[in-house]
Amino acid sequence: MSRDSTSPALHAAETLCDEKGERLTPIRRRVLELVLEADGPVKAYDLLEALKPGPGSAKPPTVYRALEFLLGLGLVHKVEALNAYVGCSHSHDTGGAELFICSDCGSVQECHGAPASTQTPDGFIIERSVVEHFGHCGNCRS
Amino acid sequence: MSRDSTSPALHAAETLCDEKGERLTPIRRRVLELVLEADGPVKAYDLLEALKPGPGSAKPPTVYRALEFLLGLGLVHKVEALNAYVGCSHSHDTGGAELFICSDCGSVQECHGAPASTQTPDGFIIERSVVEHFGHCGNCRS
DNA sequence: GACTGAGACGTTATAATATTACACCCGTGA
DNA sequence: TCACGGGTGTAATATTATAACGTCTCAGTC
Repeated sequence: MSRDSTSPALHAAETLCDEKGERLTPIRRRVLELVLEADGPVKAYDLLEALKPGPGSAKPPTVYRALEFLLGLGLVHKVEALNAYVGCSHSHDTGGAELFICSDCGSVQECHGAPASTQTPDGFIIERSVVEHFGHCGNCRS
Repeated sequence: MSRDSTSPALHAAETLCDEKGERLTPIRRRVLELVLEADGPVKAYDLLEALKPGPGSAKPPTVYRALEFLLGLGLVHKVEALNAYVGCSHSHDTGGAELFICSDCGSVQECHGAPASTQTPDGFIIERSVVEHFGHCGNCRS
């Protein structure tokens, strides 16, 4: 229930899955909801807790499988330095985003257009980049 | 890489510690050696194994404490996306380096001069950046 | 309807990574 | 001497993640 209040991001996810022929199953959808609802990076085991209102169900593989799926579609990002996950509102390609994480309030802002590295080593071909900035956001500094 | 008994990096580390009034104890020195000798990122528990020729000694806190010390001095970097550690030959400030990790051979190259991010969110002040690029190095592509 | 193959999920166990808490030792300086 | 602090030893545990294998369901097919 409360499906009427589908967030735009959730709706975009459904559209994306349709396009790619992927299945946004209830579990995957629920995990995405939880990540999107959070106001900051979420830990896998917090998702796990949130996922088990009933008994028995929701073991680690459940949430990791859902996260893997969502990461693959670029619907969530992993914050490597925190071992945590954030929802992605842009639904861009999975390439990787540039994340700005406020150490005070925990909020995460996402920028796109990967910064061309000043100098790439001779012949190095980049496939995936992890770019995470930690600091203090404008709100927390004012 | 180098297996010299007195690598330049090790000597530089001693100098740095002298300057900063820090103590490069045998354990810390041994951990640094191990990280520098490795030809790629090293896992904490691999260090732990390498550290225990004798019985009893070398429990997790031992290696994590040494790593924390070395990270603090910028003598090693943590590869967040791998939960692994690499030696730093530059002995620059702890600010953070830009790492290029070859997925084929595991080698890590380090560049400096942090790439100005294309767009920093309004008012965001960056304190620490994690920049890790994964791909294929020139050697592995030729 | 029954068979089959693929994908998603359930379940158990365990691996891998990291930290907490407290005790001990040892050198320095009051 | 004594207290103190830094570094280390040790046990226990917390946190994060994966392996291995079984089951269920659904679509396509016979």
